[in-house]
Amino acid sequence: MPGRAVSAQEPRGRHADTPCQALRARGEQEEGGEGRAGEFQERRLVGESDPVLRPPAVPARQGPQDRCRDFRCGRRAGRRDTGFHRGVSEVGEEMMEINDQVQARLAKLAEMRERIGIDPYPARAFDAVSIPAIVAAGPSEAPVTAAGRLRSRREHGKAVFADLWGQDGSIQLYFRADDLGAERWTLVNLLDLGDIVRVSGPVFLTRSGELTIAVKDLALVAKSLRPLPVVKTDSMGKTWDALSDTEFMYRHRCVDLIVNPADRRRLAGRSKMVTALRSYLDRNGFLEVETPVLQPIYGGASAEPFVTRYRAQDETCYLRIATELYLKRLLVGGFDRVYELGKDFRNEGIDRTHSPEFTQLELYEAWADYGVMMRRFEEMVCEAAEAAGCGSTIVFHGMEISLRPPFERVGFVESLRKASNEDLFSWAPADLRKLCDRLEIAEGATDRETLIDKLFDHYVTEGIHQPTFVVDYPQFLSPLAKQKPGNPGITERFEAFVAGLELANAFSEQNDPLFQRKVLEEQAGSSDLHAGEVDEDFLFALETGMPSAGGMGIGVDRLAMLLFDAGSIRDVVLFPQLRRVRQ
RNA sequence: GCGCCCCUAGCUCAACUGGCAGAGCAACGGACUCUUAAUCCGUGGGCUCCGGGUUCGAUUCCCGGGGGGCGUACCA
Repeated sequence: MPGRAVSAQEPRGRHADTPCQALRARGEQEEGGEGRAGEFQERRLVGESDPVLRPPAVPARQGPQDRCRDFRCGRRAGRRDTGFHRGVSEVGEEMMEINDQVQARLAKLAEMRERIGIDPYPARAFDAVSIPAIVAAGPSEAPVTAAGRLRSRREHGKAVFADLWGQDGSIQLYFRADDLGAERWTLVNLLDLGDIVRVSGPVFLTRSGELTIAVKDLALVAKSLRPLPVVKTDSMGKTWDALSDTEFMYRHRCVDLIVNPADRRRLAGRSKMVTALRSYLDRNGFLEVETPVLQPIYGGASAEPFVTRYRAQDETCYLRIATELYLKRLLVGGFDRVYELGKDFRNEGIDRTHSPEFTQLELYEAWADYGVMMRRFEEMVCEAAEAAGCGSTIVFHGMEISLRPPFERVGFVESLRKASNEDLFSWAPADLRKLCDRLEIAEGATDRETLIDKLFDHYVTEGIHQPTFVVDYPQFLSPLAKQKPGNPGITERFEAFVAGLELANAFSEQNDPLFQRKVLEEQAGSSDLHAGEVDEDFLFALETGMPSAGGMGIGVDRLAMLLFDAGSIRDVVLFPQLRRVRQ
C-alpha cells in the first residue's frame, strides 16, 4: 500500500524528483538575493512570479481565544500583547495554542522578516547532497550543500555547533561568527531546534574527530513554530527524555518520526517490505489490479462491514471486507495470476493484532492449488524479511524464529485431536460449550463452528511459534474452499501461523458453482450475524467457469509486526485510528 | 461493549497519610570562537484532562465525563 500510493503521487509537478534539472533545462534562472542574509543563488520555480511569497494580510479574528487544537491543552490560547502581533506574521495565529516557546519562535519569525528581510518559507528548489553521501565522502575542501532539520545546539560564544538531520542521517554543523558575517550570524542566533535549513561549506574533522560542515553560507528553508521534544543521547549511547507518550506519537506521527529513530526505521522498513512483496509477485507474472472499495454487497470474509450511503444512487453500500470475490471474477475473465494489495475495512474492535482498516494482500493463481500457495508464502516471507533487513532468523517478543523454508505443516483435525486428547468433532455443541466454559474461552458462543474454532485456537495455535501451516480445515469453517478429494468434510485450506500471529489464509478455491451457491445460500439464511446477501454476480462468474486455482490472503500489517518485532499493529501503521478529541 | 490501569510545564518525570505544585532538559537574559546529554550565572513558564462533590484545605479522596494503554468480547 504505502509504496505504490506514494509513487502514484509523485508526478506532482513542482515537487517532482529533480526539479533543478528540469529548471536548468528550461533555462530559468534567477539572481539570488545578494546582500540578503541567508539567500543562496536560487532558481525560480515554474509559475512563480514573486520570489518572496508573502501570505496575504488577513485581519486577525475578533473575539475570545477559546479554541484549542492541542489535545492535551486544557488552557486557552490566550493572546498576549507582545508587540509582534502585527503584519503578516499574524496570519493563522488565532488558531494556534500560544505558549512561551511558540511565542518566542513567532517573535524570531517576525524578526527574520522585518529585521533581516528574509522570507522564512521560501518556495525554492535547490540541489542538496544527501547527508549520508557527505558522511561517506569524508573531509573535503570543496564546499558541500546539505539541507535538513536542526536538532541539538551547542553554543560556544561566537561559535555554535548544531546537528543537522536529513532523511537517512545526521551531520554536525559548525557556525562561526567570523565566517558568516553579521547578517548570517544574526540569522544563526534566530534559529531554533526544529528549523529546516540549508547550509554549505567545507567538511572537516573536529579535534574530537567528528565530521563537521564548517558553514560558510546558510539559508532558512522553513521556520518551525513548535518546540520538538528534546531527546539526547550521551556518549554511552544512553537516550534521555525520549518521547514515550504513545498517544502523542500516534496523534502526531510527524514528531514521532523526527525524534524516535526506531519508529522511523520500523515504518520505513514496512514500506520496503511491501515493495518486496510486490516485486516478488510482479516477477512471477502476477498482475496488480484494483477492485472496488465501495461495494453494494460485501463478502469474501465473515466480518461486520462499515456501512455508508451513496447519495447519487440512493443506495446503501459497504466498504469492502475482502477483495476475494472480485479477484476470482478476474480468474474467470482469463487473468491467470492477479493480486491486490490494499486496505480492507472491518467494523470491529481494535486490539493488538486488529485494526479496523488493515492492509491485506490477496493473490489468486489459476492452475494452482493450496500447495502452490504454501510455497509462494514461504518465498514471499523470506524475501520480505530480506528486504526488511532481518535475515532468515528473527527475534519476536524474545522468541527466536527461523524463517527458513519449508515451514512445518500440521493437520487441523489431527492436531486438535492430539492437543485436546478428545475427538471434539463428534461432540454435541452443548458439550463443546461446557468445555469452553471450563477453559473460560469463547464467552457467549453456542454454535459448533465457533466453538471448534475457539478450541482450536486454545489448544493448537497459541502453542505455535515457528512458522507453521495448519492444513485441511473442516468444510464448515471454510465456505469458499474446495473439498479435499475423497474427504468431503475437509477442505484444502491452510492458515499460516508464526509466533501466535495468524499471517495468511489460503485455499484451493471452490469453483463448483452449484456447490458454492448451496453453501452461500445456507450461510445467508443462517443466524450468522456477519453473513451478507448472496452475491449473485459472483455466482454468475463461477457459473461462467473459473479455472481451478489457489488463492491466499496475507495480513500485511501482521507480517510487518513479525519482522519488526512490534508489540501492536499500531506500531507498524503510520496513522492508527484514534478517537477524535472533543472539547 | 465490559474490566483494570494511566493523564502534573513544550518533553521526561517528582510531589509521603489530603497541607504553599517541583526537578532535569527545552525556552528567555548574560558569559564563553573545536562543542557534543557542552559548561557556568540568572529568569520566566501550570485551569495538575474536563465537570461536580466531600473537606478549613484536593494533583491526592468520591461521582460523572473525555482521551489513552492493557486485558477481554466481536473478528470462519
